[in-house]
Amino acid sequence: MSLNIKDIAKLAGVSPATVSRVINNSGNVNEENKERVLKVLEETGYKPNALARGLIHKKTNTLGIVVPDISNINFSEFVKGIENQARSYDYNIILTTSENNFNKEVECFEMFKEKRVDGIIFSGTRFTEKHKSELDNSTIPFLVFGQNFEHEKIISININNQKAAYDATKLLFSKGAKNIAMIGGPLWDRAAGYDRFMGFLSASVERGLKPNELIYEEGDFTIKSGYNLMKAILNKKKIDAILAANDFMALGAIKCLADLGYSVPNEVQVMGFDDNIIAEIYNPSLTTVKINFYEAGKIAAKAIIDKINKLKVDKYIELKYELVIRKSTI
Amino acid sequence: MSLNIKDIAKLAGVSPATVSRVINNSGNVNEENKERVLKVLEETGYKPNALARGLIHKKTNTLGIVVPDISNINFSEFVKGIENQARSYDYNIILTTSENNFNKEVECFEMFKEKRVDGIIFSGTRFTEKHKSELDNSTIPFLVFGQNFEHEKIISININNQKAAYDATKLLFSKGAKNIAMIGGPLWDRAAGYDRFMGFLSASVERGLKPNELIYEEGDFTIKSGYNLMKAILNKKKIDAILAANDFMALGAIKCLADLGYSVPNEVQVMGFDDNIIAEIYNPSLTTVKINFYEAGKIAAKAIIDKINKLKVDKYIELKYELVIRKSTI
DNA sequence: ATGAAAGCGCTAACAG
DNA sequence: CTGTTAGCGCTTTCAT
Repeated sequence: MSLNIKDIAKLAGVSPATVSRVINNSGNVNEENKERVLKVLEETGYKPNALARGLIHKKTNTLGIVVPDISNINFSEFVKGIENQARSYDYNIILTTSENNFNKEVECFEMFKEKRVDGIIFSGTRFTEKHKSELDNSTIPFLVFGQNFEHEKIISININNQKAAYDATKLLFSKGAKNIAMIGGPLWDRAAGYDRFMGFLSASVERGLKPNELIYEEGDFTIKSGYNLMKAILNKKKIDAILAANDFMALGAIKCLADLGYSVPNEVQVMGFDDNIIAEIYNPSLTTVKINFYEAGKIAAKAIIDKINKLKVDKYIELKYELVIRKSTI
Repeated sequence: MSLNIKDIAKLAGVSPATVSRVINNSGNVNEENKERVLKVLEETGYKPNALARGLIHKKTNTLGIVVPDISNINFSEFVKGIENQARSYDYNIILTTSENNFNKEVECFEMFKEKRVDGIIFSGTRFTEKHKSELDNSTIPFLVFGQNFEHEKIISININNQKAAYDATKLLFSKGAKNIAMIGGPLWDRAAGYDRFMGFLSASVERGLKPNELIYEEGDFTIKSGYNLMKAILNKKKIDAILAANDFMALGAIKCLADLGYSVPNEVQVMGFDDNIIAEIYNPSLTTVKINFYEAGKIAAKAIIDKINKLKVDKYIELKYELVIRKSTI
């Protein structure tokens, strides 16, 4: 079917080794032979078989990526950043999605092992025994985005969620809020759930509130859960501000407030997390903690490629975040 | 470093061939030997090298994907569909993004050739001579989403854009619109630009309008262009409805109308295309032509895999669409 | 039922 | 400067 290096060698009247030398610019080749080979290469449109090359070099120039859901804008921005950066280093990515299913995640790691990817970038919420043993038995560089899992082999990249939530809460207080409720993520999610809650808690306590007075509802990061929890809170307490653990829940909360006739931000201020593209164009636009997922992807790809190339890479890379103030707060 | 089949063979006290037989369930293996091999496999966590296998079988179980922008929700849904379907057939995907840059697209095709992907799914707007020659010289099954390029080797999958735009325009007329303007895409985009415009034109003409009376502005599918073109139209003509060639431009138009004090839908009705996640949650929610990108991805993956397996696959697969009526129309 | 050996397409070491 | 050879890790005849 498709030509191999022997065919090219025959056509050019040289040995396969010479063709290889021309293709890889390795070793010296007589100018005349070089021309001939180049010509045949051009005419035939020959492309060297990356599998054979990979076999020899034990290198595939491929990164394995696992994200929970590529249709979530945060992750698609993240993957976009990875892909762009990777390409600039001549790497490609095998993309998989896990829906946060632990078994699927582990299956992906095994597939990556078979396909001999050079590095893995993982975004997930849990680090089970299976994950651990997978990592223990692997020599493939491994990077985790968005969590701070404990494992010697893991490079982590993340924002300081606790500090970010603390800053966000303080912002709401500074804008006159007295009764802030939080619509958070599941607490077993140590980063976007637990840490963001802890930031909210510490800012509230600093303000003089008792931990058991805090109004907190645990959601699942969906618009719907934001909507429903907002409703639940309004039925119970009088509040004047909401901190949501992500933008989707914040948007759900705003929608609920609008449906029930509350004015945002005059009666209730709302703040989100992430700075989803929708945050800016929604009506009212959403005040939020901006995380640059695209940039995070670029940094992640750079870090894992550096690691692959045996360069020194920090075990923990802290990402910047930024409070973006829009119309959903005063 | 990592173990190979010889190591496993040694550990189990059999030959590599026997290990291979156990792994692939090919040929007969004595029950006792099988057990021993299985045990070693288990203990070592051995994973066969997919490169070596691919070399022999001339098959990688990998699909190459090119989309313009993975952070665009339409494409991320599409890719999600591909990935899910592909995985169920034991295929993985190499994802690349092109930003609609022709050179990048062609580079991706060449890379796919080197990495010996089994099939390619391409989403782009132009089919240049380079694209053509790339395809002419390739034996890799090739599928195009969202365009109807002319080439014997291409499997196309798309909605009937002209008919969809025709239906959308008629819907606006049926809701009492008298002066509909269209904010379209670039006409050189034969599908989302040209065909959608033609549908608008034919419905308008059918209604008794002269083609040269039509109000049409050419945008680039961004929120910003929707906003700016809306403003331009309002400065020139009195209109009571807008058909946009995608949801982003429709959202930009609504935003502009709101900024200028027009009521949507009472003074101006707005209709989009695609049914972006934002269409539903925007305020007002957007009437639009729904395209199921996730489903499209599943269908595309199934089609290309069928083609890889030499099954009969239609050269053109027409996708369904659906008018979704929300609050931006009466 | 099992092992030896050849070979997938390429590169690298070694002669010449 | 160039060709021959061995071998990356696996599968698959072909003998036994």
